[in-house]
Amino acid sequence: MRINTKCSIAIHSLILINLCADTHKLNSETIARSTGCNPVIIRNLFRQLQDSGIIRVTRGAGGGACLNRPPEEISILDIYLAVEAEPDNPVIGIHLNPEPLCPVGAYIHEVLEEPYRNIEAAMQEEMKKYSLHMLTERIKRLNAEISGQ
Amino acid sequence: MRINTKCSIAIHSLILINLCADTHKLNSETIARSTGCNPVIIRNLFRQLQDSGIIRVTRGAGGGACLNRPPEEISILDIYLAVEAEPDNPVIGIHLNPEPLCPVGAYIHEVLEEPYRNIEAAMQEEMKKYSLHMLTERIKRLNAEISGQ
DNA sequence: CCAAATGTAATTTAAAATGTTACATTCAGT
DNA sequence: ACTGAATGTAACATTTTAAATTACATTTGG
Repeated sequence: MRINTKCSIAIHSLILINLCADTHKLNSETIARSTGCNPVIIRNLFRQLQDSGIIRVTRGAGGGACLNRPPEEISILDIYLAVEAEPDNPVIGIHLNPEPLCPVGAYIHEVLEEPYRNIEAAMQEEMKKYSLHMLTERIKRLNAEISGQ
Repeated sequence: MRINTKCSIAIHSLILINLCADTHKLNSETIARSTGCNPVIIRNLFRQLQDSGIIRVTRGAGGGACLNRPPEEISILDIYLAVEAEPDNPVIGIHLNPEPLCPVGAYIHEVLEEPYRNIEAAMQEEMKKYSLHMLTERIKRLNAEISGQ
């Protein structure tokens, strides 16, 4: 596994928040139970998602998270960038200590820079195609199928 | 960092092997020095690259690795698959223990499966575009520029 | 004021990547 | 056949990263 599970946990959380958008806010405790991870992890996600303008979080009694813009305008890429992006955190790692006196070692970083950048860009381009709205609708449909039988 | 450095180390090794293709084989000791990592790591890479038909490795005195097919026919994708591919090792991880009684938790894996597959495919499609030949030529050019001045 | 919630620092735990050691095996050259 | 140079690989150690946990300060609705 290469990209850690934070992105998937964030998507899961946002679908939950979106499903409950009309009725109530969701707190970190509830989301932690549904995702199977720790409330503190969720609260850290909250902060990152809020910093990126995806959700609004309110503290205190009755507080929690709700969407800050329409689910049609939140893509997997938005979520990925909110949650994974530290400045310059490439998908493919490069070994740190190549021998600078070797003709390959001296330039390997420079040579890999462009291909790796394009590979990452291709991935991100595909991530744009999926919105929170689409994912939420699929969840609704799957649940309807089961209960309809 | 998400995809570990093995892929970059493998590319580095293969450029070295390609540069020396006419004169001699390269052993794990030499490559380890150039890449700045351990000979055992390189020998494990050798095995994976050999299993994928990218190199041939010979044991014993004077042994080492050489290319098994033309560098034009070895892409970053070939190298990536040789080195990273364990059966079903997706780029993006999914959290393991969502609550199965929750309408989202029950279907989150199913819903993410297609987007994640397509994201991975987009990445691999881009990886196909870069051959070992191209990368080696770039290394040669960068070295020529410096010594030409 | 109280209870319920987030914010966040500090620590611990667990998992994964990487490095190291050791030794068996292979093979070219003599 | 012997020797030395190389890979193959298992076992273990170390380092790094992710994730969970604990603790407590802060905020806020009622």
